[in-house]
Amino acid sequence: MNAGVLARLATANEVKSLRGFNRFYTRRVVGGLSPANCELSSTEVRVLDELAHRKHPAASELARDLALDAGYLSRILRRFQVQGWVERKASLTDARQSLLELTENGHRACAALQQESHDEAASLLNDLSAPDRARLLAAMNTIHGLLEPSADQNRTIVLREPRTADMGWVVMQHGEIYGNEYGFNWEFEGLVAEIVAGYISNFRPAREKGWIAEVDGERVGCIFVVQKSTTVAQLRLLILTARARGRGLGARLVDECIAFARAKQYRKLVLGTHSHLLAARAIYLSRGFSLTQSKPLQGYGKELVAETWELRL
Amino acid sequence: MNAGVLARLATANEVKSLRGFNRFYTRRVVGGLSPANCELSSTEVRVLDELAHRKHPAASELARDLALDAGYLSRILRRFQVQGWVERKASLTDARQSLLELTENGHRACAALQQESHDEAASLLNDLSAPDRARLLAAMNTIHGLLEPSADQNRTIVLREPRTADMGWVVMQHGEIYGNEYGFNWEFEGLVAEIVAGYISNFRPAREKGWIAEVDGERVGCIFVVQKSTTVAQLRLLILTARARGRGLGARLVDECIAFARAKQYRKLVLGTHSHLLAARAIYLSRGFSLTQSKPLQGYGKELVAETWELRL
DNA sequence: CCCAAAAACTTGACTGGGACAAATGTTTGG
DNA sequence: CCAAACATTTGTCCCAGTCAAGTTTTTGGG
Repeated sequence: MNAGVLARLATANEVKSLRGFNRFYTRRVVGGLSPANCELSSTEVRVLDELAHRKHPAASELARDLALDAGYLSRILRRFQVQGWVERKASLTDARQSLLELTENGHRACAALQQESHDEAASLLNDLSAPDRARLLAAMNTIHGLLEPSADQNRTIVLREPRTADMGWVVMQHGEIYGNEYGFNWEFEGLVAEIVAGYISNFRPAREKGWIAEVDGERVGCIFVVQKSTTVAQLRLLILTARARGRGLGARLVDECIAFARAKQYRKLVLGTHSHLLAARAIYLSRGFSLTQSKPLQGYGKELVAETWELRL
Repeated sequence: MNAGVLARLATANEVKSLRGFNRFYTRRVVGGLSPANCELSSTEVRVLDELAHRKHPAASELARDLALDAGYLSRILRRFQVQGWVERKASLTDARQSLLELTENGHRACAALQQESHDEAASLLNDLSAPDRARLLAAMNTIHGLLEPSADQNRTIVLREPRTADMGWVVMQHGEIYGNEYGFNWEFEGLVAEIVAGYISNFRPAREKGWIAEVDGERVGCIFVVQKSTTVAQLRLLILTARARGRGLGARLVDECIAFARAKQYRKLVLGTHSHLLAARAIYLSRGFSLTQSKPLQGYGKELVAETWELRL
């Protein structure tokens, strides 16, 4: 066991926490939320749900997608049919299969179930205050994003203006990301705090703007434009969390800034960065920025090359 | 429906997110983690677990605590006995019941199961980088804390020195808490950012110190002492998240500061606060601070009374 | 001290979810 | 045109878990 391995593998404590959460969540939420349902087994509910969401599925299709035994499914469908929830029509293309469809009644039954579990979820949420709900959902969102990164791709990223607590988040993320990924020490975080403080105390709404990028309420990135002089705007504090990368969000944020700077009649947009921030560099280049200055800099516990880029608008 | 109700009740979107997470989590983690086990049903595992963790339980005790049917449990225990996992001794005080105990073999079987599910959890975690693991566990922790506040009471709060990203968190929390609870606007957050920036750029390790309070990796509070003059120390940035309140953490943090200030030979510890921060006020009073100044202040979108308190050391 | 009620356990009978395999009719690819 | 694959149904079985009845022992009045 060397230090590298230790850093990479989960510690016993981490595993314990995960298992503890699992136990808790299974008991409290999964257990407490689902089985109140009546009459139907969870599998039957899944089948009903699937029927409601498809056009004219064949039984084989359902069996495959829900990973059910064909015989078992057959019996479930029969029961639904007897109950008047489902109808079958002979398939024109394949005499072996029949096409399934929910009846009016079936849809009603399904909607009632939906409503029920909806209400249960709502009652759980309603025990919390609005900010706590936001924290809860953001946390769930984080977990989902971490454990199933692919699901993230489909979620839409929303841009909005900064509000309370966002500026602190900006500082925190800079500390976290530059600390983890580039080994910057906390002086860098102090610098960001200073920039943020200046931004707030000096804010000129007509000439400056910031954007926070969110996925389902979790912050995943930000960018700011500030006035450097009447004709020159500066782009600052562009950062993306790991979760949001590779989706063109960086470019989208930069484009927002460029559009804003143009709309406000700035002549030039400048920015400072470091030579090793390659992803950012690529964006600036692609947007027509050019490197105007580049000088070595000792700071934040690292040796760097500070760069200045600019774009004529 | 008025605005008050709207603010209080969960929105349809919130409910949808919760249900989406539930579905995901059940499928991915609960479903993916447990059933790999062999031979034993989940109830049998629970029983085995319980047997491993108790001294000499009677069957009735287990049945009650695990909410099992007595007959069902009886059969499970019989199977375990046949398998050589469990032994029964006649109870001396009650001839109806016998006392159960895992054999050497039973303990081995139980440990093997533990190991198995431990490994599964670990393999899930090992797909993530160390910081991502920390985010995952912090998020789980948040969820657990929100949904089961009582469980929090038993968790130990750890104090540690600030590190990367903590100072940003301090800014964010101040923005969030003062914004939500007292309606301060974001200028207040700017002020905090400035204080933080000053703290970092000016930090004197021998004379100043900060503490971050954590519960299982989630930050729940902080406090800082800075040097005001050679003989006067100042206490700053005390804050506690809702989760950590009512457990004496505020007092504990203040005590740390007092002890530190004394150890460093300061003569006086001063602090600034606002008159409506009642909980903090109570702590200062109980620690012997006295109010030395109090003046109305217009700021952060509210009218306040700024107070100065001090303690001779 | 006695007896009825209750507790601790066991056993038998049953249900409902679900797996598996055989049977039947249909389609498809060579 | 035929063998293999497929869609669906049906018979059979298993297992987790429930319920109720039975045995033995304890307990708490009268």
